[in-house]
Amino acid sequence: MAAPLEIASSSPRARQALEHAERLCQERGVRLTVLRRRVLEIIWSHARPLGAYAILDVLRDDGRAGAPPTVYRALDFLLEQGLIHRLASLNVFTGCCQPDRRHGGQFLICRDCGQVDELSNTQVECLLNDEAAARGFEVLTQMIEVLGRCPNCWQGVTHRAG
Amino acid sequence: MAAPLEIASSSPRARQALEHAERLCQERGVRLTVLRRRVLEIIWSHARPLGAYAILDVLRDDGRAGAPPTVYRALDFLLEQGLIHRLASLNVFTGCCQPDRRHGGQFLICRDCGQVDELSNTQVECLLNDEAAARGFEVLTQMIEVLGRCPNCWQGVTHRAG
DNA sequence: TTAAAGACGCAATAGGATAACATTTCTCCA
DNA sequence: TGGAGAAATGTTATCCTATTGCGTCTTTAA
Repeated sequence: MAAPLEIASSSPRARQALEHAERLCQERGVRLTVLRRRVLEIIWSHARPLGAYAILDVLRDDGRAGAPPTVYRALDFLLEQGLIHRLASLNVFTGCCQPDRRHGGQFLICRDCGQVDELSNTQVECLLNDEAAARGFEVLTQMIEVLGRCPNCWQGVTHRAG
Repeated sequence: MAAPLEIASSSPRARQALEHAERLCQERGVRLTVLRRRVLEIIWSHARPLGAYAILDVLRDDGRAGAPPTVYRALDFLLEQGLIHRLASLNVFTGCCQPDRRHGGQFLICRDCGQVDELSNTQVECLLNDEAAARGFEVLTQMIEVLGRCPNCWQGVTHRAG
């Protein structure tokens, strides 16, 4: 399979996300270490969400020693800080667009090209909270993953996931 | 960890689900073989969703030879027929309460005891479909998993997942 | 300066899922 | 009825994902 498309890490959205993360971590008094920052950068620098082992490969290309725990610990930190989301249906990780606001993710995931679009529909969130409340269920996180085909792909422009 | 609580396979809900499945498969002209039926029975006979390897263990207890593909193929069939759902966040499988109606699942999952409650909120379904449509995204399946604590567990009655 | 906490390196292993090919069972039609 | 093709299952090996446990290094704060 082809290597995932790498976007320049200095792309506006990646740079902006990293600056935002720096700021948030400082405010919160937690440490965005070199490793953690690099993992976040790798995630933001790719067009599609990456799996842990794909991230590990990039780290190794960097010349850094690495075993799975290296990546998973960094990912755990980023997840805790709400800087990334995990897409359970694909076992991949993607940057969070609103790390300020604590929220489970709502995603449109293209089955064909792997591209992901993050939603933030508060109405859906509220409806689910209401349903849960009605059953006496205490909500911790919501995970919404809508699998389908993005406009590019169902219009016949095929560029299959790498 | 303790073995998952096995409910008698002749419990009303299990028996009913199996009968329903028989009927549906007959209508659809697909074969609910002995193995497939048994896997479905195992799933319905347990209080909590099971992983593929837990199901495999039960099959082996039955005396049946078994390797992972045995289970996964049966699970694939049951998923295709909408007789079970897969909870991606936990890598487990649970019986579907409405196998007639094609639908992605909406679940309340208790973090502590593992119990699962299936919702079927069409308003949520529609809102997500609308969001997708507005972006030109073709929806195939929706997956909604709300993680939290069930009434029993947050009220202090602790019976941790096995 | 130094103890404690936090972060990382590293090896081993657990857990979940699939690939590839052989064998058996079922279905249906000549 | 018997035999070919399709469907389902058995079997082995392997891949991908994730965690445990322990040792070392770095940072932080008293």
